[in-house]
Amino acid sequence: MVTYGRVRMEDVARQAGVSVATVSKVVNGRYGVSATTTARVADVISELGYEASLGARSLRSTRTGILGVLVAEFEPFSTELLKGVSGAMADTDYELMAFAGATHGETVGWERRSLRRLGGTLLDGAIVVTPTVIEPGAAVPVVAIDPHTGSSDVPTVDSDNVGGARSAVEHLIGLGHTRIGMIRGREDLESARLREQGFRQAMAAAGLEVDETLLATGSYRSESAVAPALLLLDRRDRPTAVFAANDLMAIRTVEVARTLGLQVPADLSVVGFDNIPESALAQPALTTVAQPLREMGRCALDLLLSLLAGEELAQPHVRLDTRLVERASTGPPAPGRL
Amino acid sequence: MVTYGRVRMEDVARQAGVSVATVSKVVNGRYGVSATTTARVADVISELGYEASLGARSLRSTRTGILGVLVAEFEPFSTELLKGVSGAMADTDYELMAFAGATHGETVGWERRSLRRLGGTLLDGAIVVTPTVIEPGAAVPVVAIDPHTGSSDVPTVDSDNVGGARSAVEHLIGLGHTRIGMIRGREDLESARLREQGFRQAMAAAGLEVDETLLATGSYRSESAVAPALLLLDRRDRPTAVFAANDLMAIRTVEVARTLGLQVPADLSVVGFDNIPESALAQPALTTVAQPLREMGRCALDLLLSLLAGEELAQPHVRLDTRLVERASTGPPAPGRL
DNA sequence: GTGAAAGCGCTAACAT
DNA sequence: ATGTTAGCGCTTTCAC
Repeated sequence: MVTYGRVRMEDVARQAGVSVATVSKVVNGRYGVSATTTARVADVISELGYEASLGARSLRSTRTGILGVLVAEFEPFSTELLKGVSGAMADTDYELMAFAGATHGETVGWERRSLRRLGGTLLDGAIVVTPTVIEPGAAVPVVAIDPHTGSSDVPTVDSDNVGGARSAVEHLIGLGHTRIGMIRGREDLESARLREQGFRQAMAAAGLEVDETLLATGSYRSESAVAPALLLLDRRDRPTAVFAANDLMAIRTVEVARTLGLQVPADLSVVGFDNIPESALAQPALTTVAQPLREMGRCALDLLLSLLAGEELAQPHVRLDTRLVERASTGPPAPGRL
Repeated sequence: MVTYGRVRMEDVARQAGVSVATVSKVVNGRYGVSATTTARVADVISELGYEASLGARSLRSTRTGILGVLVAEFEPFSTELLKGVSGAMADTDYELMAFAGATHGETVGWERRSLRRLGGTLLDGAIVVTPTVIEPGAAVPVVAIDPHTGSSDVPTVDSDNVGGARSAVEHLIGLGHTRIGMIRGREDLESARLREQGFRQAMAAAGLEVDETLLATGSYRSESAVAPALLLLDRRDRPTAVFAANDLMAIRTVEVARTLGLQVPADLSVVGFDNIPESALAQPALTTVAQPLREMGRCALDLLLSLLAGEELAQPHVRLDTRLVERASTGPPAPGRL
């Protein structure tokens, strides 16, 4: 007969006829409890279905065995990373908790808040995805994925943003585009800065001048692409191609183009960045720069585990390669508009 | 000057020259603190960057403002649901935590464990994804997505599994297949049972006999499809089409087929279930039955919010529609094998 | 080998 | 308006 509801250690203790201290020792496998008592307590524990409250336990003991992935919200980018971390977690002693910190519209500082609320007590370590502020010295080891601009001693994982962006724009140029716009990403993120840099490098290498009025800024969020896309596309001398700093904005740009009566890729080519699974589902399927998102998650976990093991990191900044994935959202510019 | 590291309420109290009780009142917006004191404490809080520890707070107060999504692991199915929940979360007062409970290989009972560890203290309520056991009466309100077989008073969200499966098999039959195999899902889940039922209904409706040796069982996990797929495909009288109970297994089945030298869909048609984003990325793109995963997540949250608001649920079991998505993994059977 | 007692950081009565 | 006090459920000395 299993009893449900909140079962406390005290309930187990009473039923087993021992003190809570003894139950605690059994639960945590400490020495100094007779085999008989251990067995009896274990029996009561499974009979009552007891599990120690994480909140209470975390308050008292330093180690909780839980690692956190701190994200602003659960969207395609962060969940891909999460899949990577989760998959790599199986080989470890840790468990995984993911926390969405920007649910109330905080666009900045959510990860600091999350880190302070969870770090030190609930979490033994954390992976922070696209942090908004530089946070030197948290209460627990931290690794950042797609970090904030500016130097910091936090170990990071990212991908070759410059090279990736360059390959995207080179692809457009190779198709014959010369009038190319860009929708930039969240200004505080290193990745956004680097993707713009790659864009400029590719243009320069091809001897093309960048029309600064063809650059607009979003925040990586889907809705944030609407205004910039309209800005770029709702004008007579619109570009024949747009490089959006991430897939979510690229997909939204295609939708905006459609509302403007533009066909993609006939009237407008669009390239994204990330290769979230949704990019393949988009209509038309999105040409994009693939980041190895799951591998980035795995990598971040490896770094964190090293940190937790007290090891010196050989490579505190890991950068992974990107790869252009050509799908259906890009093509040669319309002859008349070349 | 911001100080990092673990800042406790006591530190704030000392620096502001008040007691911790007063700080607590300020933090929680309780009445009975003068405007001057409130301002001074608030200043110190932001100066020190104080955030209350979730562990400590949850121990004392009943409400934490945090809802949990409890999953076995973060894979495409659960993360889609997570996206749905996360998106709907913005309109609420709650924050979202996701917890992977089966990281140490527990295939059964992980959600009971998670619920006991987190429920009652850390979480105000929880959404449990594909639970393995029936859990009447947890410490907090609970909603299940894709529930366990067997009646239970836990409110649930699922989709039209029977109808979806039927449409998948009807699609195969419509293409001319008569020898159709199935890889079933996790036996303890209602959805697996219902999908098999849909399979049988469609076969019966078409006057086709089900060859029981063409039914094998997986667990919804990708690897679990390898043995069943080999069982079905590595024989002379193999089926010309296979309906896999979910996309992960369907995609793996295509891979197994390929290792056997079979072309999909020329030699073998494969249909999945779920329409996880990965199904569109598969080679060939997978024909599948779409569940409205994000909407299911939203729905589950709605139910949970009603429960938390103490409302009586008009609809404790929500069932959403499915839809067949025809892609490239299905086609007519090879003429010679009809 | 076992239990009593202190305390983790916080909240909530209850005094003052 | 503020502080004192008593826990929340657990772990951890330290007595016995």
